[in-house]
Amino acid sequence: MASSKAATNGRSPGITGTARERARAQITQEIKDEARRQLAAHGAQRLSLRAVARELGMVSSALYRYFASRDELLTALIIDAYDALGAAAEAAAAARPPAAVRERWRACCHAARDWAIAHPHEYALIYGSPVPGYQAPAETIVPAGRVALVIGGLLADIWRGADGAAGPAGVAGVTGGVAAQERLPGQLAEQSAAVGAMIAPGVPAPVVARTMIAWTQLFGMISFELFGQLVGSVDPSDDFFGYAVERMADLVGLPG
Amino acid sequence: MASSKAATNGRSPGITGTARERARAQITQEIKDEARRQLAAHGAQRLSLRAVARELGMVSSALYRYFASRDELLTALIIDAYDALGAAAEAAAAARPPAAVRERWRACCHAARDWAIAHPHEYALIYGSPVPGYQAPAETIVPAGRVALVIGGLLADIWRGADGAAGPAGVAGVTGGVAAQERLPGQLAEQSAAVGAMIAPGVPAPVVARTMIAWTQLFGMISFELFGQLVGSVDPSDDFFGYAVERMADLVGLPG
DNA sequence: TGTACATCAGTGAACGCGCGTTCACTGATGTAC
DNA sequence: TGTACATCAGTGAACGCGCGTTCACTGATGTAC
Repeated sequence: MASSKAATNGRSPGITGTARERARAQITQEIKDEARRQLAAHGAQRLSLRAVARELGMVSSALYRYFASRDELLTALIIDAYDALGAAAEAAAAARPPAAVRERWRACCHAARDWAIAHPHEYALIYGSPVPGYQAPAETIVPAGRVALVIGGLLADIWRGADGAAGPAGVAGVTGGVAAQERLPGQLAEQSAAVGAMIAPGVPAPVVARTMIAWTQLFGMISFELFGQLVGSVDPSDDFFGYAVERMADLVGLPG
Repeated sequence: MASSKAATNGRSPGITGTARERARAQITQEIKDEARRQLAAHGAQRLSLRAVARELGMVSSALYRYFASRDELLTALIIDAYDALGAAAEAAAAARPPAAVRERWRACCHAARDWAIAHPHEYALIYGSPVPGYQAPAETIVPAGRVALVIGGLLADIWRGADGAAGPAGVAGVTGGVAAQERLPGQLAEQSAAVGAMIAPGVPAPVVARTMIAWTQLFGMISFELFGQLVGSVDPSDDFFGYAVERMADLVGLPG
Protein backbone atom coordinates (compact mmCIF):
# COMPACT_ATOMS: atom_id res chain seq x y z
CA MET A 1 0.00 0.00 0.00
CA ALA A 2 2.21 2.85 1.17
CA SER A 3 5.29 0.76 0.49
CA SER A 4 4.67 0.60 -3.25
CA LYS A 5 6.53 3.82 -3.94
CA ALA A 6 9.67 2.83 -2.11
CA ALA A 7 9.92 -0.84 -3.00
CA THR A 8 9.49 -0.55 -6.75
CA ASN A 9 12.61 1.49 -7.06
CA GLY A 10 15.16 -1.16 -7.97
CA ARG A 11 15.39 -3.03 -4.69
CA SER A 12 14.70 -6.72 -4.72
CA PRO A 13 10.96 -6.87 -5.25
CA GLY A 14 8.59 -9.49 -3.93
CA ILE A 15 9.54 -11.72 -1.04
CA THR A 16 11.73 -9.45 1.03
CA GLY A 17 11.43 -5.69 1.35
CA THR A 18 13.37 -3.11 3.22
CA ALA A 19 14.03 -3.70 6.88
CA ARG A 20 11.25 -1.27 7.63
CA GLU A 21 8.80 -3.16 5.48
CA ARG A 22 9.69 -6.48 7.03
CA ALA A 23 9.40 -5.03 10.51
CA ARG A 24 6.04 -3.56 9.64
CA ALA A 25 4.70 -6.85 8.36
CA GLN A 26 5.96 -8.65 11.42
CA ILE A 27 4.50 -6.22 13.92
CA THR A 28 1.21 -6.15 12.07
CA GLN A 29 1.16 -9.90 12.49
CA GLU A 30 2.02 -9.66 16.16
CA ILE A 31 -0.81 -7.23 16.74
CA LYS A 32 -3.27 -9.57 15.08
CA ASP A 33 -1.94 -12.53 17.04
CA GLU A 34 -2.30 -10.72 20.33
CA ALA A 35 -5.76 -9.51 19.35
CA ARG A 36 -6.72 -13.10 18.56
CA ARG A 37 -5.41 -14.14 21.93
CA GLN A 38 -7.62 -11.59 23.64
CA LEU A 39 -10.52 -12.61 21.47
CA ALA A 40 -10.09 -16.17 22.66
CA ALA A 41 -9.80 -15.05 26.26
CA HIS A 42 -12.58 -12.48 26.55
CA GLY A 43 -14.61 -12.35 23.39
CA ALA A 44 -14.97 -9.74 20.69
CA GLN A 45 -16.59 -7.03 22.75
CA ARG A 46 -13.78 -6.98 25.27
CA LEU A 47 -11.17 -6.68 22.56
CA SER A 48 -9.56 -3.28 23.01
CA LEU A 49 -6.73 -1.56 21.24
CA ARG A 50 -5.34 -0.39 24.55
CA ALA A 51 -5.15 -3.88 25.95
CA VAL A 52 -3.49 -5.21 22.82
CA ALA A 53 -0.91 -2.44 22.90
CA ARG A 54 -0.33 -2.93 26.61
CA GLU A 55 0.33 -6.62 26.12
CA LEU A 56 2.77 -5.92 23.32
CA GLY A 57 4.64 -3.38 25.41
CA MET A 58 3.63 -0.55 23.15
CA VAL A 59 1.75 2.61 23.79
CA SER A 60 -1.84 2.52 22.58
CA SER A 61 -1.44 5.29 20.06
CA ALA A 62 1.31 3.32 18.32
CA LEU A 63 -1.26 0.85 16.99
CA TYR A 64 -2.68 3.60 14.83
CA ARG A 65 0.39 3.26 12.63
CA TYR A 66 -0.92 -0.20 11.72
CA PHE A 67 -4.70 -0.01 11.94
CA ALA A 68 -6.68 3.14 11.44
CA SER A 69 -9.26 2.15 14.03
CA ARG A 70 -10.54 -0.64 16.18
CA ASP A 71 -12.98 -1.59 13.46
CA GLU A 72 -10.19 -2.00 10.96
CA LEU A 73 -8.43 -4.42 13.28
CA LEU A 74 -11.70 -6.30 13.73
CA THR A 75 -12.08 -6.50 9.97
CA ALA A 76 -8.60 -7.97 9.64
CA LEU A 77 -9.44 -10.61 12.22
CA ILE A 78 -12.69 -11.44 10.47
CA ILE A 79 -10.97 -11.89 7.13
CA ASP A 80 -8.29 -14.05 8.73
CA ALA A 81 -10.95 -16.18 10.40
CA TYR A 82 -12.88 -16.73 7.18
CA ASP A 83 -9.63 -17.57 5.45
CA ALA A 84 -8.50 -20.02 8.10
CA LEU A 85 -11.84 -21.78 8.14
CA GLY A 86 -11.98 -21.80 4.35
CA ALA A 87 -8.46 -23.15 4.07
CA ALA A 88 -9.24 -25.95 6.53
CA ALA A 89 -12.32 -26.97 4.55
CA GLU A 90 -10.48 -26.80 1.26
CA ALA A 91 -7.56 -28.85 2.52
CA ALA A 92 -9.82 -31.51 4.00
CA ALA A 93 -11.84 -31.87 0.81
CA ALA A 94 -8.74 -31.85 -1.38
CA ALA A 95 -7.14 -34.63 0.63
CA ARG A 96 -9.78 -37.09 -0.66
CA PRO A 97 -10.05 -38.51 -4.17
CA PRO A 98 -12.15 -36.23 -6.39
CA ALA A 99 -14.59 -39.03 -7.15
CA ALA A 100 -15.31 -39.75 -3.49
CA VAL A 101 -17.81 -36.93 -3.32
CA ARG A 102 -19.64 -37.98 -0.20
CA GLU A 103 -16.36 -38.49 1.60
CA ARG A 104 -15.26 -35.02 0.54
CA TRP A 105 -18.50 -33.58 1.92
CA ARG A 106 -17.93 -35.39 5.19
CA ALA A 107 -14.36 -34.16 5.38
CA CYS A 108 -15.40 -30.60 4.66
CA CYS A 109 -18.06 -30.65 7.38
CA HIS A 110 -15.83 -32.14 10.01
CA ALA A 111 -13.00 -29.78 9.15
CA ALA A 112 -15.34 -26.83 9.60
CA ARG A 113 -16.56 -28.15 12.94
CA ASP A 114 -13.06 -28.96 14.15
CA TRP A 115 -11.83 -25.52 13.27
CA ALA A 116 -14.79 -23.92 15.01
CA ILE A 117 -14.25 -25.94 18.16
CA ALA A 118 -10.58 -25.05 18.16
CA HIS A 119 -11.32 -21.35 17.61
CA PRO A 120 -14.71 -20.70 19.19
CA HIS A 121 -14.38 -16.94 19.54
CA GLU A 122 -13.10 -16.51 16.02
CA TYR A 123 -16.03 -18.61 14.86
CA ALA A 124 -18.41 -16.45 16.88
CA LEU A 125 -16.87 -13.42 15.25
CA ILE A 126 -17.90 -14.58 11.79
CA TYR A 127 -21.00 -16.70 12.43
CA GLY A 128 -22.34 -15.27 15.68
CA SER A 129 -24.57 -12.31 16.20
CA PRO A 130 -23.24 -9.30 14.35
CA VAL A 131 -21.40 -6.68 16.36
CA PRO A 132 -23.76 -3.71 16.55
CA GLY A 133 -22.37 -0.63 14.91
CA TYR A 134 -19.91 -2.65 12.91
CA GLN A 135 -20.53 -2.94 9.21
CA ALA A 136 -18.53 -5.65 7.46
CA PRO A 137 -16.78 -4.14 4.46
CA ALA A 138 -16.75 -5.65 0.97
CA GLU A 139 -13.32 -7.22 1.45
CA THR A 140 -14.87 -9.91 3.63
CA ILE A 141 -17.15 -11.23 0.88
CA VAL A 142 -14.65 -13.39 -0.96
CA PRO A 143 -13.11 -15.09 2.09
CA ALA A 144 -16.61 -15.58 3.49
CA GLY A 145 -17.54 -17.64 0.46
CA ARG A 146 -14.72 -20.17 0.56
CA VAL A 147 -16.56 -22.95 2.39
CA ALA A 148 -19.58 -22.57 0.15
CA LEU A 149 -17.24 -22.78 -2.84
CA VAL A 150 -15.82 -26.07 -1.61
CA ILE A 151 -19.30 -27.52 -1.26
CA GLY A 152 -20.34 -26.14 -4.61
CA GLY A 153 -17.22 -27.60 -6.17
CA LEU A 154 -17.80 -31.14 -5.08
CA LEU A 155 -21.38 -30.87 -6.17
CA ALA A 156 -20.36 -29.66 -9.59
CA ASP A 157 -18.00 -32.61 -9.91
CA ILE A 158 -20.97 -34.97 -9.80
CA TRP A 159 -22.80 -33.27 -12.59
CA ARG A 160 -19.75 -32.54 -14.70
CA GLY A 161 -19.99 -34.07 -18.12
CA ALA A 162 -23.63 -35.00 -17.92
CA ASP A 163 -25.58 -32.35 -19.77
CA GLY A 164 -29.26 -33.10 -19.67
CA ALA A 165 -29.20 -36.42 -17.88
CA ALA A 166 -28.60 -37.02 -14.22
CA GLY A 167 -25.11 -37.21 -12.84
CA PRO A 168 -22.60 -39.98 -13.42
CA ALA A 169 -22.00 -43.10 -11.41
CA GLY A 170 -25.70 -43.83 -11.46
CA VAL A 171 -25.97 -42.85 -7.84
CA ALA A 172 -27.01 -39.29 -8.25
CA GLY A 173 -29.53 -40.73 -10.63
CA VAL A 174 -31.48 -42.10 -7.71
CA THR A 175 -31.98 -39.38 -5.14
CA GLY A 176 -30.40 -36.52 -7.01
CA GLY A 177 -32.31 -37.46 -10.10
CA VAL A 178 -35.59 -37.07 -8.33
CA ALA A 179 -34.50 -33.79 -6.80
CA ALA A 180 -33.45 -32.48 -10.17
CA GLN A 181 -37.03 -32.71 -11.42
CA GLU A 182 -38.48 -31.00 -8.42
CA ARG A 183 -40.37 -27.75 -8.74
CA LEU A 184 -39.11 -25.03 -6.43
CA PRO A 185 -41.49 -22.53 -4.85
CA GLY A 186 -41.55 -18.85 -5.79
CA GLN A 187 -38.29 -16.99 -5.91
CA LEU A 188 -36.29 -19.96 -4.78
CA ALA A 189 -36.05 -21.29 -8.35
CA GLU A 190 -34.29 -18.19 -9.61
CA GLN A 191 -32.21 -17.75 -6.50
CA SER A 192 -30.98 -21.33 -6.62
CA ALA A 193 -30.16 -21.02 -10.29
CA ALA A 194 -28.18 -17.87 -9.62
CA VAL A 195 -26.28 -19.41 -6.73
CA GLY A 196 -25.65 -22.53 -8.80
CA ALA A 197 -24.23 -20.44 -11.62
CA MET A 198 -21.78 -18.88 -9.21
CA ILE A 199 -20.54 -21.81 -7.19
CA ALA A 200 -21.78 -25.02 -8.79
CA PRO A 201 -22.23 -24.62 -12.54
CA GLY A 202 -24.16 -27.38 -14.23
CA VAL A 203 -26.00 -28.46 -11.11
CA PRO A 204 -29.82 -28.41 -11.27
CA ALA A 205 -31.44 -25.69 -9.18
CA PRO A 206 -33.34 -28.06 -6.87
CA VAL A 207 -30.11 -29.78 -5.96
CA VAL A 208 -28.56 -26.39 -5.26
CA ALA A 209 -31.54 -25.50 -3.06
CA ARG A 210 -31.10 -28.70 -1.08
CA THR A 211 -27.41 -28.00 -0.79
CA MET A 212 -28.19 -24.64 0.74
CA ILE A 213 -30.27 -26.45 3.31
CA ALA A 214 -27.31 -28.68 4.05
CA TRP A 215 -25.09 -25.61 4.25
CA THR A 216 -27.30 -23.80 6.75
CA GLN A 217 -27.67 -27.05 8.66
CA LEU A 218 -23.90 -27.43 8.90
CA PHE A 219 -23.34 -24.03 10.45
CA GLY A 220 -26.55 -24.12 12.42
CA MET A 221 -25.37 -27.25 14.15
CA ILE A 222 -21.90 -25.91 14.80
CA SER A 223 -23.36 -22.73 16.25
CA PHE A 224 -25.79 -24.65 18.44
CA GLU A 225 -22.97 -26.76 19.77
CA LEU A 226 -20.60 -23.86 20.38
CA PHE A 227 -23.19 -21.52 21.80
CA GLY A 228 -24.34 -24.07 24.33
CA GLN A 229 -27.76 -24.87 22.89
CA LEU A 230 -27.14 -28.60 22.78
CA VAL A 231 -26.15 -28.93 26.42
CA GLY A 232 -28.62 -31.29 28.01
CA SER A 233 -29.73 -32.96 24.79
CA VAL A 234 -26.98 -34.21 22.48
CA ASP A 235 -23.83 -33.42 24.37
CA PRO A 236 -21.18 -34.46 23.39
CA SER A 237 -22.48 -34.02 19.90
CA ASP A 238 -19.91 -35.81 17.76
CA ASP A 239 -22.26 -38.62 16.81
CA PHE A 240 -25.19 -36.31 16.26
CA PHE A 241 -23.05 -34.19 14.00
CA GLY A 242 -21.86 -37.18 12.01
CA TYR A 243 -25.41 -38.45 11.67
CA ALA A 244 -26.70 -35.11 10.47
CA VAL A 245 -23.89 -34.87 7.94
CA GLU A 246 -25.04 -38.18 6.45
CA ARG A 247 -28.69 -37.19 6.36
CA MET A 248 -27.75 -33.97 4.59
CA ALA A 249 -25.71 -35.94 2.07
CA ASP A 250 -28.81 -38.03 1.45
CA LEU A 251 -30.95 -34.93 1.11
CA VAL A 252 -28.66 -33.53 -1.56
CA GLY A 253 -28.28 -36.90 -3.23
CA LEU A 254 -24.56 -37.43 -2.83
CA PRO A 255 -23.40 -40.86 -4.01
CA GLY A 256 -22.10 -43.24 -1.40
CA MET B 1 -49.15 -9.27 26.75
CA ALA B 2 -46.44 -9.23 29.34
CA SER B 3 -48.55 -7.05 31.60
CA SER B 4 -50.52 -10.03 32.75
CA LYS B 5 -47.32 -11.65 33.85
CA ALA B 6 -46.25 -8.61 35.81
CA ALA B 7 -48.97 -9.22 38.33
CA THR B 8 -47.88 -12.77 39.05
CA ASN B 9 -44.29 -11.66 39.04
CA GLY B 10 -44.31 -10.12 42.48
CA ARG B 11 -45.09 -12.00 45.62
CA SER B 12 -48.57 -10.58 45.87
CA PRO B 13 -50.98 -13.44 46.59
CA GLY B 14 -54.01 -12.11 44.73
CA ILE B 15 -54.49 -10.11 41.59
CA THR B 16 -53.87 -6.80 43.27
CA GLY B 17 -51.50 -6.05 46.08
CA THR B 18 -50.74 -2.98 48.08
CA ALA B 19 -50.12 0.21 46.19
CA ARG B 20 -46.44 -0.31 46.76
CA GLU B 21 -46.50 -3.78 45.28
CA ARG B 22 -48.43 -2.68 42.24
CA ALA B 23 -46.09 0.23 41.70
CA ARG B 24 -43.13 -2.08 42.02
CA ALA B 25 -44.47 -4.51 39.46
CA GLN B 26 -45.24 -1.71 37.08
CA ILE B 27 -41.86 -0.05 37.34
CA THR B 28 -40.11 -3.40 37.00
CA GLN B 29 -42.02 -3.83 33.78
CA GLU B 30 -41.12 -0.35 32.60
CA ILE B 31 -37.46 -1.01 33.23
CA LYS B 32 -37.60 -4.18 31.17
CA ASP B 33 -39.49 -2.44 28.40
CA GLU B 34 -36.97 0.35 28.20
CA ALA B 35 -34.12 -2.17 28.31
CA ARG B 36 -35.73 -4.04 25.43
CA ARG B 37 -36.01 -0.78 23.53
CA GLN B 38 -32.29 -0.18 23.98
CA LEU B 39 -31.56 -3.75 23.07
CA ALA B 40 -33.42 -3.26 19.81
CA ALA B 41 -31.64 0.01 19.16
CA HIS B 42 -28.05 -0.81 20.05
CA GLY B 43 -27.67 -4.48 20.85
CA ALA B 44 -26.97 -6.33 24.03
CA GLN B 45 -23.47 -5.05 24.67
CA ARG B 46 -24.57 -1.44 24.61
CA LEU B 47 -27.33 -2.08 27.08
CA SER B 48 -26.43 -0.15 30.20
CA LEU B 49 -28.23 0.37 33.47
CA ARG B 50 -27.34 4.02 33.42
CA ALA B 51 -28.90 4.58 30.02
CA VAL B 52 -32.06 2.75 31.02
CA ALA B 53 -32.35 4.82 34.19
CA ARG B 54 -31.65 8.02 32.29
CA GLU B 55 -34.39 7.27 29.80
CA LEU B 56 -36.85 6.54 32.58
CA GLY B 57 -35.99 9.78 34.35
CA MET B 58 -34.53 7.95 37.30
CA VAL B 59 -31.14 8.02 38.84
CA SER B 60 -29.01 5.02 37.96
CA SER B 61 -28.70 3.76 41.50
CA ALA B 62 -32.49 3.52 41.76
CA LEU B 63 -32.49 0.52 39.43
CA TYR B 64 -30.73 -1.47 42.10
CA ARG B 65 -34.02 -1.56 43.99
CA TYR B 66 -35.34 -3.72 41.14
CA PHE B 67 -32.39 -5.64 39.76
CA ALA B 68 -29.33 -6.54 41.79
CA SER B 69 -27.02 -6.11 38.83
CA ARG B 70 -26.84 -5.66 35.11
CA ASP B 71 -26.59 -9.41 34.68
CA GLU B 72 -29.83 -9.91 36.55
CA LEU B 73 -31.60 -7.53 34.21
CA LEU B 74 -30.10 -9.39 31.26
CA THR B 75 -31.35 -12.66 32.68
CA ALA B 76 -34.86 -11.25 32.97
CA LEU B 77 -34.74 -10.17 29.34
CA ILE B 78 -33.49 -13.57 28.27
CA ILE B 79 -36.26 -15.36 30.09
CA ASP B 80 -38.86 -13.00 28.63
CA ALA B 81 -37.47 -13.58 25.15
CA TYR B 82 -37.59 -17.36 25.47
CA ASP B 83 -41.10 -17.07 26.83
CA ALA B 84 -42.31 -14.78 24.07
CA LEU B 85 -40.83 -16.99 21.36
CA GLY B 86 -42.17 -20.10 23.04
CA ALA B 87 -45.63 -18.60 23.42
CA ALA B 88 -45.70 -17.63 19.76
CA ALA B 89 -44.76 -21.14 18.68
CA GLU B 90 -47.27 -22.72 21.05
CA ALA B 91 -50.09 -20.48 19.92
CA ALA B 92 -49.37 -21.09 16.24
CA ALA B 93 -49.30 -24.84 16.67
CA ALA B 94 -52.37 -24.84 18.88
CA ALA B 95 -54.37 -22.89 16.31
CA ARG B 96 -54.31 -25.90 13.96
CA PRO B 97 -56.23 -29.13 14.34
CA PRO B 98 -54.25 -31.65 16.39
CA ALA B 99 -54.32 -34.17 13.58
CA ALA B 100 -52.83 -31.80 11.05
CA VAL B 101 -49.33 -32.51 12.28
CA ARG B 102 -47.40 -31.26 9.32
CA GLU B 103 -49.41 -28.09 9.30
CA ARG B 104 -48.65 -27.62 12.98
CA TRP B 105 -44.95 -28.07 12.27
CA ARG B 106 -45.15 -25.48 9.52
CA ALA B 107 -47.00 -23.05 11.76
CA CYS B 108 -44.51 -23.51 14.56
CA CYS B 109 -41.55 -22.86 12.26
CA HIS B 110 -43.05 -19.79 10.68
CA ALA B 111 -44.11 -18.41 14.05
CA ALA B 112 -40.56 -18.78 15.32
CA ARG B 113 -39.15 -17.06 12.27
CA ASP B 114 -41.71 -14.28 12.37
CA TRP B 115 -41.01 -13.61 16.01
CA ALA B 116 -37.28 -13.57 15.37
CA ILE B 117 -37.61 -11.14 12.48
CA ALA B 118 -39.81 -8.89 14.59
CA HIS B 119 -37.38 -9.02 17.53
CA PRO B 120 -33.94 -9.52 16.04
CA HIS B 121 -31.93 -8.33 19.01
CA GLU B 122 -33.94 -10.35 21.47
CA TYR B 123 -33.42 -13.34 19.21
CA ALA B 124 -29.70 -12.64 19.11
CA LEU B 125 -29.73 -12.48 22.88
CA ILE B 126 -30.93 -16.05 23.15
CA TYR B 127 -29.61 -17.71 19.99
CA GLY B 128 -26.60 -15.58 19.13
CA SER B 129 -23.08 -15.84 20.41
CA PRO B 130 -23.07 -15.98 24.19
CA VAL B 131 -22.20 -12.81 26.06
CA PRO B 132 -18.71 -13.40 27.48
CA GLY B 133 -18.61 -13.34 31.23
CA TYR B 134 -22.31 -13.95 31.45
CA GLN B 135 -23.44 -17.33 32.72
CA ALA B 136 -27.09 -18.14 32.10
CA PRO B 137 -28.68 -19.26 35.35
CA ALA B 138 -30.85 -22.33 35.75
CA GLU B 139 -34.08 -20.31 35.58
CA THR B 140 -33.62 -19.98 31.83
CA ILE B 141 -33.73 -23.73 31.19
CA VAL B 142 -37.48 -24.22 31.23
CA PRO B 143 -38.41 -21.23 29.05
CA ALA B 144 -35.59 -22.17 26.69
CA GLY B 145 -37.21 -25.54 26.07
CA ARG B 146 -40.67 -24.38 25.07
CA VAL B 147 -40.21 -24.48 21.30
CA ALA B 148 -38.61 -27.90 21.52
CA LEU B 149 -41.56 -29.02 23.59
CA VAL B 150 -44.00 -27.89 20.94
CA ILE B 151 -42.15 -29.85 18.30
CA GLY B 152 -41.86 -32.86 20.57
CA GLY B 153 -45.56 -32.63 21.30
CA LEU B 154 -46.73 -32.78 17.73
CA LEU B 155 -44.36 -35.64 17.10
CA ALA B 156 -45.72 -37.55 20.05
CA ASP B 157 -49.23 -37.06 18.71
CA ILE B 158 -48.35 -39.10 15.65
CA TRP B 159 -47.09 -42.05 17.63
CA ARG B 160 -49.68 -41.85 20.36
CA GLY B 161 -51.62 -45.05 20.70
CA ALA B 162 -49.37 -47.11 18.47
CA ASP B 163 -47.07 -49.10 20.70
CA GLY B 164 -44.76 -51.24 18.63
CA ALA B 165 -46.06 -50.42 15.19
CA ALA B 166 -45.53 -47.28 13.21
CA GLY B 167 -47.69 -44.26 13.73
CA PRO B 168 -51.31 -43.85 12.76
CA ALA B 169 -52.78 -42.56 9.54
CA GLY B 170 -50.53 -44.87 7.59
CA VAL B 171 -48.40 -41.94 6.56
CA ALA B 172 -45.75 -42.11 9.19
CA GLY B 173 -45.63 -45.75 8.24
CA VAL B 174 -43.87 -44.81 5.04
CA THR B 175 -41.03 -42.47 5.83
CA GLY B 176 -41.26 -42.51 9.57
CA GLY B 177 -41.56 -46.25 9.55
CA VAL B 178 -38.26 -46.60 7.77
CA ALA B 179 -36.62 -44.12 10.10
CA ALA B 180 -37.92 -45.98 13.12
CA GLN B 181 -35.90 -49.05 12.15
CA GLU B 182 -32.72 -47.11 11.59
CA ARG B 183 -29.62 -47.81 13.62
CA LEU B 184 -28.13 -44.69 15.22
CA PRO B 185 -24.37 -44.27 15.59
CA GLY B 186 -22.63 -44.34 18.96
CA GLN B 187 -24.01 -42.23 21.75
CA LEU B 188 -26.73 -40.78 19.59
CA ALA B 189 -29.00 -43.75 20.26
CA GLU B 190 -29.03 -43.18 24.00
CA GLN B 191 -29.13 -39.42 23.69
CA SER B 192 -32.09 -39.52 21.34
CA ALA B 193 -33.90 -41.95 23.60
CA ALA B 194 -33.33 -39.65 26.57
CA VAL B 195 -34.51 -36.57 24.70
CA GLY B 196 -37.50 -38.49 23.42
CA ALA B 197 -38.44 -39.55 26.92
CA MET B 198 -38.45 -35.92 27.96
CA ILE B 199 -40.25 -34.17 25.15
CA ALA B 200 -41.75 -36.81 22.85
CA PRO B 201 -42.60 -39.99 24.75
CA GLY B 202 -43.37 -42.96 22.57
CA VAL B 203 -41.47 -41.72 19.57
CA PRO B 204 -38.71 -43.99 18.26
CA ALA B 205 -35.18 -42.71 18.85
CA PRO B 206 -34.25 -42.39 15.16
CA VAL B 207 -37.25 -40.17 14.60
CA VAL B 208 -36.20 -38.07 17.57
CA ALA B 209 -32.70 -37.81 16.14
CA ARG B 210 -34.07 -36.62 12.82
CA THR B 211 -36.27 -34.16 14.64
CA MET B 212 -33.23 -32.71 16.33
CA ILE B 213 -31.75 -32.18 12.90
CA ALA B 214 -34.91 -30.35 11.90
CA TRP B 215 -34.73 -28.33 15.10
CA THR B 216 -31.14 -27.20 14.56
CA GLN B 217 -31.98 -26.54 10.93
CA LEU B 218 -34.86 -24.30 11.94
CA PHE B 219 -32.78 -22.06 14.15
CA GLY B 220 -29.73 -22.32 11.94
CA MET B 221 -31.72 -20.88 9.09
CA ILE B 222 -33.25 -18.14 11.16
CA SER B 223 -29.84 -17.18 12.50
CA PHE B 224 -28.31 -17.16 9.03
CA GLU B 225 -31.06 -14.92 7.78
CA LEU B 226 -30.94 -12.54 10.72
CA PHE B 227 -27.18 -12.39 10.96
CA GLY B 228 -26.82 -11.52 7.30
CA GLN B 229 -25.31 -14.74 6.05
CA LEU B 230 -27.91 -15.23 3.34
CA VAL B 231 -27.45 -11.82 1.77
CA GLY B 232 -26.38 -12.39 -1.79
CA SER B 233 -27.71 -15.93 -2.05
CA VAL B 234 -31.32 -16.48 -0.95
CA ASP B 235 -32.48 -13.03 0.00
CA PRO B 236 -35.37 -12.53 0.61
CA SER B 237 -35.48 -15.98 2.10
CA ASP B 238 -39.19 -16.61 2.61
CA ASP B 239 -39.40 -19.24 -0.08
CA PHE B 240 -36.17 -20.88 0.92
CA PHE B 241 -37.38 -21.06 4.48
CA GLY B 242 -40.69 -22.58 3.45
CA TYR B 243 -38.95 -25.10 1.24
CA ALA B 244 -36.56 -26.14 3.99
CA VAL B 245 -39.45 -26.54 6.42
CA GLU B 246 -41.03 -29.03 4.02
CA ARG B 247 -37.82 -30.96 3.47
CA MET B 248 -37.36 -31.22 7.23
CA ALA B 249 -40.92 -32.46 7.59
CA ASP B 250 -40.06 -35.13 5.03
CA LEU B 251 -36.88 -36.00 6.87
CA VAL B 252 -38.76 -36.58 10.08
CA GLY B 253 -41.59 -38.36 8.31
CA LEU B 254 -44.46 -36.05 9.10
CA PRO B 255 -47.68 -37.01 7.34
CA GLY B 256 -49.02 -34.65 4.71
C1' DT C 1 30.98 8.89 -1.56
C1' DG C 2 28.94 11.56 1.92
C1' DT C 3 25.39 14.73 3.11
C1' DA C 4 20.73 16.84 3.39
C1' DC C 5 16.22 15.83 3.49
C1' DA C 6 11.92 12.95 3.75
C1' DT C 7 9.53 9.27 5.68
C1' DC C 8 7.95 6.68 9.28
C1' DA C 9 7.50 4.04 14.02
C1' DG C 10 6.81 4.86 18.45
C1' DT C 11 6.15 8.14 22.73
C1' DG C 12 3.59 10.37 26.32
C1' DA C 13 0.19 13.36 27.60
C1' DA C 14 -4.29 14.63 27.16
C1' DC C 15 -9.45 14.90 25.90
C1' DG C 16 -13.90 13.44 26.72
C1' DC C 17 -16.61 9.79 27.48
C1' DG C 18 -19.61 6.21 29.77
C1' DC C 19 -19.82 2.53 32.67
C1' DG C 20 -21.29 -0.56 37.19
C1' DT C 21 -21.70 -0.18 41.76
C1' DT C 22 -21.74 1.68 46.69
C1' DC C 23 -23.42 4.55 50.32
C1' DA C 24 -25.56 7.64 53.54
C1' DC C 25 -29.61 10.29 53.12
C1' DT C 26 -34.75 11.79 52.75
C1' DG C 27 -39.44 11.29 52.56
C1' DA C 28 -43.38 8.56 51.53
C1' DT C 29 -46.03 4.27 52.37
C1' DG C 30 -47.39 0.44 55.25
C1' DT C 31 -48.07 -1.93 59.89
C1' DA C 32 -48.67 -3.05 64.87
C1' DC C 33 -50.78 -1.85 68.82
C1' DT D 1 -58.99 5.66 66.20
C1' DG D 2 -54.42 7.69 66.33
C1' DT D 3 -49.59 7.15 67.05
C1' DA D 4 -44.88 5.14 66.89
C1' DC D 5 -42.10 2.54 64.34
C1' DA D 6 -40.48 -0.22 60.23
C1' DT D 7 -40.07 -0.75 55.48
C1' DC D 8 -38.96 0.75 51.14
C1' DA D 9 -38.29 3.78 46.65
C1' DG D 10 -35.64 7.07 45.04
C1' DT D 11 -31.67 10.77 45.46
C1' DG D 12 -27.19 12.63 44.61
C1' DA D 13 -22.52 12.31 45.12
C1' DA D 14 -18.66 9.68 44.68
C1' DC D 15 -15.19 5.80 43.53
C1' DG D 16 -12.45 3.66 40.29
C1' DC D 17 -12.21 2.01 35.98
C1' DG D 18 -11.15 1.47 30.92
C1' DC D 19 -11.98 2.96 26.55
C1' DG D 20 -10.94 5.14 21.41
C1' DT D 21 -8.72 8.63 19.44
C1' DT D 22 -5.80 12.95 18.65
C1' DC D 23 -1.59 15.47 18.64
C1' DA D 24 2.92 17.44 18.84
C1' DC D 25 7.23 15.35 19.59
C1' DT D 26 11.72 12.45 19.00
C1' DG D 27 14.77 9.56 16.90
C1' DA D 28 15.72 5.99 13.68
C1' DT D 29 15.54 4.33 8.84
C1' DG D 30 15.47 5.16 3.94
C1' DT D 31 16.32 8.10 -0.35
C1' DA D 32 18.01 11.60 -3.71
C1' DC D 33 21.66 13.88 -5.38
